[in-house]
Amino acid sequence: MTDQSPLGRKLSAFVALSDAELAVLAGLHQRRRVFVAGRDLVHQGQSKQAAYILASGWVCSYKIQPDGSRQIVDFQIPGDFLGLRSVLLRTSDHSFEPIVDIEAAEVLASDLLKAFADTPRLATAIFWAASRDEAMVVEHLVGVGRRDSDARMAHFLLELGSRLALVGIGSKDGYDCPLTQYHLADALGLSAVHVNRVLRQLRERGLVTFRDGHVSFDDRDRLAELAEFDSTYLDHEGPLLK
Amino acid sequence: MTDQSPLGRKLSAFVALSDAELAVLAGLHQRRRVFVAGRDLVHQGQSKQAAYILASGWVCSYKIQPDGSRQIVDFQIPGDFLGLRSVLLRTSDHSFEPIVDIEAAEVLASDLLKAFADTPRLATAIFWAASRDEAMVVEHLVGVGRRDSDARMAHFLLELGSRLALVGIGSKDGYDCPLTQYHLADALGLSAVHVNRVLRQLRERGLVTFRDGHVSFDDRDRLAELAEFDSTYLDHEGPLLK
DNA sequence: CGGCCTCTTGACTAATATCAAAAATGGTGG
DNA sequence: CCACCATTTTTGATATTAGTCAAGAGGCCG
Repeated sequence: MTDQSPLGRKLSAFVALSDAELAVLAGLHQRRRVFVAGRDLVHQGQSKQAAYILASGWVCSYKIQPDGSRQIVDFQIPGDFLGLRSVLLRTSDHSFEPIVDIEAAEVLASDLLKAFADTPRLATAIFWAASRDEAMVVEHLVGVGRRDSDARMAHFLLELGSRLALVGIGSKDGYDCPLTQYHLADALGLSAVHVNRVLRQLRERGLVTFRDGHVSFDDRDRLAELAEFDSTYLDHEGPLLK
Repeated sequence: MTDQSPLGRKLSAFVALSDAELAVLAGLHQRRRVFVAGRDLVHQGQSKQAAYILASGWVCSYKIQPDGSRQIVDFQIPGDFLGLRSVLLRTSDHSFEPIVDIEAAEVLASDLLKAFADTPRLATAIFWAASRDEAMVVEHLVGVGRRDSDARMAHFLLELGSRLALVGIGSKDGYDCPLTQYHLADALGLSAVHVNRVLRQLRERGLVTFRDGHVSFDDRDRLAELAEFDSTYLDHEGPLLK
């Protein structure tokens, strides 16, 4: 099985999936839809019962504050679920914005539950992925609460690199990244102006360069040291279930 | 069924549980254990397969940064689970500290899974609770990222009040609270000194008084306004499943 | 060409941390 | 009951971080 979806690739890092299980997973990828950048795909109204698997492109999930500022909770990259929780529960407390044009597979609650029933190991793998997402939110909270702006940015860029590597995007040296400095500001709890300064400073220190939609790690080791980046919450280093 | 556990009370707000279901829930409360304040009940080693239901007392879950600072991710109050995620998965990424002496019921993975299988509605209710916990972490992230120290504190104290009310502790006017200002600082991403100043200022403005282990809402409406507190992510206002 | 993003920079300001130290508080052993 | 110790709360002075305001520069698109 060489040509996997990003989700298949990601889950395979958690659980060794059989061809049959991968086939069920592929079955969930019917119902492709395209969404254009910028227009929110909110999870309310009629599509309440569906989640999406992101096939290509980037999305962010965020909450708007009454004063107009927003906090980006997480970014979704290919292989990630959008709104998985709101399938099982009905709380859809935040919004989703496609950052670029995206392709996503709509997954109906019924299909998902059937897949869970038919292939419990697949269900386990998906629970794993969901749990990792939650761990990332926790790590994000720690970053915003306890890291200064440099370390926060460094940590963020490294984490994203690791996540992308897991789905086969980018390399050790860097990756393409469509985020604007406003996205970074909203995610990191900083002002856009300050984001710009932090990026410049990291670049001038020879640690990392973010320019023209591309992140280049100039000195990954020193960057990881500055960020105190420990990727154990992301790496489950090889399938845990065989 | 008058005399419920805090967990039973909380879940009943989500899902109307039958006597049989409440009985299964009560069955999970065997194996009472006591833990003393301050000594971490880490979720590693032999007890990897167990979670706890907190029966009395307060606990916090936190992560320590390499530089020694810590970020409290959440507080657990009676009726909350400790380490629910680490039963299903094996990642136990943060630590738990009992803030006062606590009583907790140990729940083995096998018992929990059996309960889920026997009483699916109970499983649904527990998923709901877990999802609410995640929503709280997200709200916490938003607070640390996008609220100034006053609003952060105000929001925190109000949220805690709502949570306590749900399990029948405290009243509209306030509640007993064993947290020190250091706990508040670690949770809110502030320094302890600043926490003190913020509390003084809120007290002097006649909004809320936190003193001698007791939180008193002096003017709940103005406090909620300052905090931009919207409790919809906590209130599911009455059972959703009948 | 003109408008709209995004990025960049400078000057100034506000929020919060840090350092230091004193007052309460609570528990403990004598 | 008292003296002592550790913890928690409180306050002041000062330092640092990051935000706000303002403005210009470069691209991209219609």
